[in-house]
Parts: sequence; structure tokens; C-alpha cells
Amino acid sequence: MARPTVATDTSTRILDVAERLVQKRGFNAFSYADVADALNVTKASLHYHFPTKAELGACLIERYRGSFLGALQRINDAHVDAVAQLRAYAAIYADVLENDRMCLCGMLAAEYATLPAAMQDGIRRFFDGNEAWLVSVLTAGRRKQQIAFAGRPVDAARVLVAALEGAMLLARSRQDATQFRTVARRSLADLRVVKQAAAE
Amino acid sequence: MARPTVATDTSTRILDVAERLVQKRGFNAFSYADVADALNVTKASLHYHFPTKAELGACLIERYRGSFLGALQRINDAHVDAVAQLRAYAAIYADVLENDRMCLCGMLAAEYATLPAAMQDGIRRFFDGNEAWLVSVLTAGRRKQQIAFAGRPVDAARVLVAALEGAMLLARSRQDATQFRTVARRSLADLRVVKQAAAE
DNA sequence: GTCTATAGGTGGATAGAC
DNA sequence: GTCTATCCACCTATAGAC
Repeated sequence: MARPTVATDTSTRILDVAERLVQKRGFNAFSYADVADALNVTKASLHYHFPTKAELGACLIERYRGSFLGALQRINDAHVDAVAQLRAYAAIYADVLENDRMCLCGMLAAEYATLPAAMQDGIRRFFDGNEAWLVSVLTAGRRKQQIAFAGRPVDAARVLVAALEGAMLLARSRQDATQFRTVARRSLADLRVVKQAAAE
Repeated sequence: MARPTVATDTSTRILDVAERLVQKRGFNAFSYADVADALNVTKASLHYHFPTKAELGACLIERYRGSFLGALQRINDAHVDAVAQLRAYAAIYADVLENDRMCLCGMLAAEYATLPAAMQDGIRRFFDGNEAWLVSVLTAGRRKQQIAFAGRPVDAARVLVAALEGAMLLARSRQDATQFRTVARRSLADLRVVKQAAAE
């Protein structure tokens, strides 16, 4: 069992600052100097906790992935129907954007070709995990007739992830979170079961 | 009237190489040295054509936007129905991805916060132009009952752009262009008019 | 238009004192 | 664990010869 570390642990604070910088500016556009300035320490001190930028980046991804998948698990634990699960899924993205941040792994996906292999692997695992969760929700939801869609669940999942990541990307350049929410709402609406005689 | 310049004009070749580098690696991850090496000239020579990297970036965006909007105009000139127009629109994206490139402005949208103001303006203009074209196609297509969707055309347009840009982003990290095409096809399918008695 | 040479800055990373 | 000091590579950009 790991020894409990307080939330203000130095490594954690470094990761917090670095995460924010990557989500706002990208991995190639932030430096150890940026993090050091924000924490009032020296660059050398950062290298004690994360010897190389590549390792820092890999840790960022692993933490983000764990936190994200943890949130998905909590959605499952809420035992709500598929529509509510998908709304909660989109809400995670909306919360990220609320602070003018891009999804960490969406940002890194853009820089993918320039990143070390360990980071590339982590990014793929993040999206694989996202897809797997969505596939389980979409499969169960369709079986229970809570949602409707044609074709393979994995393809419907990819449309959702693509729309949400793309909408974050675009909303940031317009500084308009409303635009993201509208895209998210419409993307989920495409999965809703049409009520036969609903007045709508 | 501008003096005609051959296609192998030096400035053009610089833009070609820089465009490819930005689409593959991002604006912050390529340098004058990269372009110079590819063209077998010196960095100093590049600065004669594009004094600063910011100006080079702004020129890249303007050229890309003009080329993209030109392609949209040619789609209009083909006088096909809305479904075919939208398919042709998605095909432009697919062609970009075919060379393992990201949409130039999608890539730059990720790096948006780190870019000079002139480039930020250009990126917004690119997406505004895309949206405007889609809105006109969606509006006319719905009026002619070639396609169907709820709500404002601009919102349907944004879902499409988001899905396509997001799908490019994700397909690159999986090196799987098929994944992009599937997302594109499904996104367009959501706009298709449901044939009442179609066997499907 | 292209070159050599170089300035002036910042990048990630290390050695060694405390 | 944090510091000072430093290394070396690379960055954008400029001066001035050809």
C-alpha cells in the first residue's frame, strides 16, 4: 500500500502546473522555466522530481487517464440510464473547457508526431479507455432501448469522441463554451430514441 | 494584376515545406532550420522571403484558407445536391489526412493560445468561412428536402466541423484513416433524409 | 537572392554545494 | 530537496559580403 501523500506534495504541484500549461499551450510550448516560475523554485529542483521532460509528460498522461477513467467509473456507480451516462460524459469535457483548457490528450494528439514513444502509448491508452467505456454504455443502452443508433457501437463511440474533442478545439479559438455545449447536446440527441407520438 | 509566378517559385516552395511541417508537427515544433534543410538553402535565405516566423505563419494560413475556400467554390460549381456537396466536403478532409497530415487550421487551433494575433485572426476566418459555406449548403439542402436536421443550420454545421476535425486528430494517433472515413460517413448519415419505406 | 557569420536568447539537462 | 552555476544545443533574427 502506498504511503499517503498530501495534496500539496511537491511532485503533485508540479504536475498541476504542468498539466494546466500543456492543456492551454501544448507540450512543445511550455518549459521547465514556466513551471519553476509559477512555483517559485528553480529549474534544477524540478529535474529532481522529473529528470526529463519526457518523463514528466508520461506522468501527466497517466495521472490524467486515471482521473478520467475514475470519473467514468463513478458515472457507472450512479446507476443511471444510458442517456444520463452520456450526458455526464459530455459534462466532464465541458468542465475541462470551462477553464479555457483543451483536453490534455486531445492537445497531445495534435502534437503526437513530435512526442516520445512513452507519451504516444499513453495517449492511445487514454482514447482506448474512453472508447471502451462508451462502447459498454452504448451497447447496454441500445439493448435496453434507452438509445438508438445504427451499426457498431465502437463507430458510434468514435463519432462522439471526435465531435467532443473537435468541439473543444474549435470553441477555444472562439472563446465560446456555449458553442461546445451545443455541439455536445446535438451529438447526444442523434442517439436519442425518437418518441413515437411525442409533441417535442 | 499580379505578375504570374511559376509554381516552383522559391516563396512557394518555402510555403509548401513549412505547410507540411506544421500539419505534421505543429507551428511550435518546426524551425527555419527544418525548412532550410529540406530546400538546401540557409536559414538566412528564408528570412529574405519571410522576415519573421509570425509572417510565414500568417501567409501559410491565408494560402490554406484561399485554397480551401476555392475547393468549396468548385463544389458549388458542380451543381450537385446537398448530400453530394457534403460528401465532397468530407473528401477534402480525407485527402489531407491521406498524407498523415492534420488540417492546418485544426492543428493551429490546438496551439491557438501561443500564436501571434495575426495568425489567430486567420484561423478564426478559416473556420468562419467553413461554417458559412456549410450553412448555405445545409439551408438550401433542407429547403429542397435533400437533407434533414433539427434546429439552426449553423449548429448543424458546427457539429460537422467538430466531428471532422476531431476525427482527424484521433485518426492520426491510431494511424488509421479508415477510422476517419467511418466517422465522416456516420456524421453525414445523421443528416440524411430517412426514406419512409426503404429496405435500408 | 543567397551566402557566411554571429548575435542574443531560451531550451533541456547536469554537477556539486548546502 | 533545493540551490547556484554552468553546459551545449537550438532558436529566431540580423549584418554585411557576394
